[in-house]
Amino acid sequence: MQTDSELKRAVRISEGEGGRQAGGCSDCAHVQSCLSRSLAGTNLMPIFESAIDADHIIDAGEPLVRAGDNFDALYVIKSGSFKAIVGENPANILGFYFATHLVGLESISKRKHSSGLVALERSLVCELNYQKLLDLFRRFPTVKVHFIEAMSGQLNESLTLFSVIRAGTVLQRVATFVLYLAAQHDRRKLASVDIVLPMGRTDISNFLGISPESLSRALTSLSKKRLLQVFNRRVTVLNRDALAALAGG
Amino acid sequence: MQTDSELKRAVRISEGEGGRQAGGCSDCAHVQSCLSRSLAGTNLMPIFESAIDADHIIDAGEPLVRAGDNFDALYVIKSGSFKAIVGENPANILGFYFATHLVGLESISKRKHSSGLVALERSLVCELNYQKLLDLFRRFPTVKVHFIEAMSGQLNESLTLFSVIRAGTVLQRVATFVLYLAAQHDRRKLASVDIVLPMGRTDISNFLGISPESLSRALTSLSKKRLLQVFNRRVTVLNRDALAALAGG
DNA sequence: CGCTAATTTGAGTCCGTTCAAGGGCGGTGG
DNA sequence: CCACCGCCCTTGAACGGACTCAAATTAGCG
Repeated sequence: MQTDSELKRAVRISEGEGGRQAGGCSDCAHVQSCLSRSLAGTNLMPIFESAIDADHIIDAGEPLVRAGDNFDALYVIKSGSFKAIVGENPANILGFYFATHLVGLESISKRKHSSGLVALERSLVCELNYQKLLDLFRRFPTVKVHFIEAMSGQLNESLTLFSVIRAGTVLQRVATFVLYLAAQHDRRKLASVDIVLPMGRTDISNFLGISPESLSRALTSLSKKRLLQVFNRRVTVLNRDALAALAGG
Repeated sequence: MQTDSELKRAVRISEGEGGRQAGGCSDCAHVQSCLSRSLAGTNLMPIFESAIDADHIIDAGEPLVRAGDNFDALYVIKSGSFKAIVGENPANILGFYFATHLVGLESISKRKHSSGLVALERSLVCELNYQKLLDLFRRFPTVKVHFIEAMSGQLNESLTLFSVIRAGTVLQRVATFVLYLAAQHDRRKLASVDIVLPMGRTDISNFLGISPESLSRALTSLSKKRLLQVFNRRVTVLNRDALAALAGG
């Protein structure tokens, strides 16, 4: 899911910073989709930046947060991707998060992280202290609105995925997942036909609640039906409408 | 799920009002768990009440909102219960909501209701205009914090249910559902041993992504194992720990 | 280039669904 | 008050899809 340009940017930004640095919103590739988007280009941006504690570089396989950690910050993914795991066994995957996503929202109410977040690839995140963020909401109502809409969007997305994955057949679940990834690409204004999966088959099958064998068979089945093309972790969508029809029915 | 006292209160409040009336927070049984809880008893309460447009009485089987409706208000369930359905076929149930729940959160970002809400029994809800609510957030930061925590809690709850229901066996799903209902009773400080289901078997099985026959068999199976007792829509939890062990493993 | 882990493929079994029929409860009308 | 009727829930039997177990192939990496 990580594009070359995003990766290049992440590496450039992180050069010689040793995994921790001050965040620079004006430089960020995602100002236009971030909570701060209504402040972009104005002289108010430095105030927003005061809520950002630091940027963090997380290597593939490393945790951003562990289940049970105290909650005190949210994170915006600047580049890369993460998987959310419940408990300590890596077998229960709750979801995946990509660039521009705001993560940690489900942990606000309990003041503890209910799930862990593990980087699927070398990733760059921007840390938003929750208390500072609440202060910002008072100063900038539009930021607060963006935040609420981000939460609402995630809730809606969870429920949408849930409705299919809960009851659908293996083929429906896999089709839904591919469409979900394509939608993520759309949201980032990237080509949504060619998708490079940042996660392994096991992660996907765990997320979908099916066995890795079933996932493998489903992918070859969809290939034979010319709905998509699979080469290792590269997925090419050949017939998006047919996939949608399959997922929806 | 509706207790006698809640029902009595709802009826008393709604007497002779023809299904629509001004909301009175000071009178409400749920002030202590509502968004307004930090304002309770103060002279600021009337300002909060200004965000409340009206109370609505919804008869069993009637919709509170339909999928596709424009979003402009959230609702607090004062008494009764609702099911959320996706699309127009009643076969896809996203979730259930009970007294004290705040509903409609997933529809904020799209300005349209992505799912319909149908009353499972005669219910009373309190309408919160979203724009007025946003104004209130500016005046009362604590109300805003409560709101954010409510959203976070729902997101967390969705993900928790999702993790089990997606991949678990029929027995695990049913055990999880019973525990979920018990937890709802706990949250409302009610006895969590005796549960009266406001919804039919079909609704439950749709929500859990299993067939009604499987649900029926699972319930008799759990009865035989002495984990619970079922009589029509009345469920008595006999061994909560064993249910939790079954759901978790 | 060899190792290890991940993915794919195959065969058999099991769980849950589907199809079909039998009860039980509540509502309605006589 | 009781009988009837319709709907929902339960129970049973057979089918089918997904899982499990096992092995081969491949990819990733030092």
